[in-house]
Amino acid sequence: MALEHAILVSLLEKPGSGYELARRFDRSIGYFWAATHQQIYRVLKRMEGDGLIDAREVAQQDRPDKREYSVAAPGREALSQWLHEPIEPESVRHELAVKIRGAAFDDPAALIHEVERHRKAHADRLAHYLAGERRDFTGPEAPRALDAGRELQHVVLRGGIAYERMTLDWLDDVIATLERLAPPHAGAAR
Amino acid sequence: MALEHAILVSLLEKPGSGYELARRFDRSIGYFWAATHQQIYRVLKRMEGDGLIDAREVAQQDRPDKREYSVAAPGREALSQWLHEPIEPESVRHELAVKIRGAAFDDPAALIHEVERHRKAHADRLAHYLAGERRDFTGPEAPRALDAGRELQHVVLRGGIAYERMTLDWLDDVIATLERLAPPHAGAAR
DNA sequence: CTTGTCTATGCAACGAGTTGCATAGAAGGA
DNA sequence: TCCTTCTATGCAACTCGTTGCATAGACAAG
Repeated sequence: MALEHAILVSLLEKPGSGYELARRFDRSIGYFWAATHQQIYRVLKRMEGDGLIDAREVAQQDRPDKREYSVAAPGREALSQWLHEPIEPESVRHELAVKIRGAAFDDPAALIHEVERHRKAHADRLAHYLAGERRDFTGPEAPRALDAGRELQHVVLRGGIAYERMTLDWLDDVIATLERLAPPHAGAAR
Repeated sequence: MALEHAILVSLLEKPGSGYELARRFDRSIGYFWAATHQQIYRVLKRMEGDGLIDAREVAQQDRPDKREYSVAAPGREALSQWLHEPIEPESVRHELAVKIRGAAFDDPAALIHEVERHRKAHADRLAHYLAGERRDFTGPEAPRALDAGRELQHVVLRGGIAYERMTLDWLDDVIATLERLAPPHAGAAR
């Protein structure tokens, strides 16, 4: 039930509606825990029923009303408890890796375009992270004082940056390997 | 349905029973696509029903009989088709990152032990990968000839190694950040 | 002699996650 | 005027994945 905890963290950082949470999950916290609006609305309902969060109807002009959620005391308690529980180190799920191994039983060259497409997606994400870092953490208005929330957001973002850089290097290695196995000018390897 | 495809790849590399596949998913291919025996048995049933794989009862002495599966022609076809379809670049799911951001609303120092535990798990996995690489890809009996299956398994393993190295570096950064936020000797940051 | 581990397979129930669809008002462009 | 986009919420159906439990023979340790 990590989505529940991700929502608690996000609502502690700033209260918001289901829709707003879905937007945040498309950026920021969602880089490390993706979720669709369906999931979010469903879980918000359950969490409100369990008393973890409070809802407040907010009338708006020029747009539909919204339900703004904020963390209640039991929600803070639940998060704190979760933080003190150990979790299992993640097992990665890398569909592309399965494809690469599968390419041995098909045409390796046919995968090159697909890998290049992934490379581009990761390059874009890296550029996006770096822009966010410049904007939020190294700008002139970046406070010098030790702010736990900021520091922790920054270290998580550094993790995202390191991940994308590593992935780009690896995908270059993959492309080089695929090209070696299926040289464009010579015949295929026996 | 990537599990289906991971199973096809694994069975093409070597036919085997559900139990044997579950073992392989605990190592090798499972490093990039984890699965429990329950999932595997269920999907094998479905795939046999769909004609993607063939089953063969194998009597054994001193242990229970097993059903050995191998890939049928339609299975090869299905894999090939999947390889030619584009897939979405993965979105990572990193529960630890959620915890780290959550630590801003709790005691950051309390997370240090948890992060160190994860660091150790990743260090172990890296050592395991490196041992596998030495054994299978750089030993004296490693063939020099260009073998697509070997090369592709190796490049995927290199990806795993790069991932673990990156993760170790990042976790060191996380630990340093947490310690900075909660120095063991001085008072807590305001 | 009992307990635990390994091979081998499976059911049942539940929870998590995805996909398609629906509603509804306002704004902006073709 | 119509079409699309944005905000905002939700239902229904489905697939995927996890957890607990069960069976069953062989073997090893205590």
